[in-house]
Amino acid sequence: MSSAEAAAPLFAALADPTRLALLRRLADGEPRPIVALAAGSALTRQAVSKHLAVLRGAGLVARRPSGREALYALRPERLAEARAWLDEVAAQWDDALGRLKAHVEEK
Amino acid sequence: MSSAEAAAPLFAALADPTRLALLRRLADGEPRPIVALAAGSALTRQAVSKHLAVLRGAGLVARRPSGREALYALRPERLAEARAWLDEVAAQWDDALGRLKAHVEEK
DNA sequence: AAGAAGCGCAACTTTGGGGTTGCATATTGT
DNA sequence: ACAATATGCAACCCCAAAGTTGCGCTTCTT
Repeated sequence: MSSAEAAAPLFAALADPTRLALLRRLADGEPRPIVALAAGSALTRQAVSKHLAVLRGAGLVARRPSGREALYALRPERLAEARAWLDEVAAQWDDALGRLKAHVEEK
Repeated sequence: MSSAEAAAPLFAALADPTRLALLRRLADGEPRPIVALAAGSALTRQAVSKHLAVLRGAGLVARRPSGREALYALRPERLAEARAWLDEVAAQWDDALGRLKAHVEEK
């Protein structure tokens, strides 16, 4: 659960501005084909396709073929996992602060 | 805020298991010198040093020289920024779901 | 039936990340 | 004063990630 080995690939998928922009656009709930997503970007359709493949590999996006096009949609569950990791570290930090404070007052 | 351009470097710093492990160990609030942090890892001291430099570049860690050693400490503020980006996308997603539901019931 | 639209796959180039080794420097301890 | 400790800096590999181009296949459209 939220081990470093499990969380790192997730953050790696988020480590690109193009991919973050794609997730942002998909956050409105509407599945979109690649051409529609590539329209906003300055990149090639192929480049966008590759980025979507990366996001799909990380489980952040789902792909549903529909006729001749492929619709991509956001999968927010994985976003929650990334948040969980950050929360864990933050919680450990807060605990440490709490213990320190208690220890100081105890003296 | 939380533009893709601003958040991506932050996630990039989190995209490595070694670095995540370092953050985990520093989350107990105790600043540590490099040797202490390299002790747990299978890597060279240099490799750990480079990772700490990356974390420092992303603002996730603070460096305080103390005599001949350099103490590294966690800076949880930046963790919160990463969380904020994820929260934004999640919130937009929830809003979209809410609107969809409202629209359906309205019919 | 034929052209256009939308994708995927594969090959190729370039750039940057992760890691190591080697050396130079400053501090600590005896 | 000297040896050991703790770093930083720089040069150097290796490989994967990002992007492009080219080709071929399937599915609409007229």
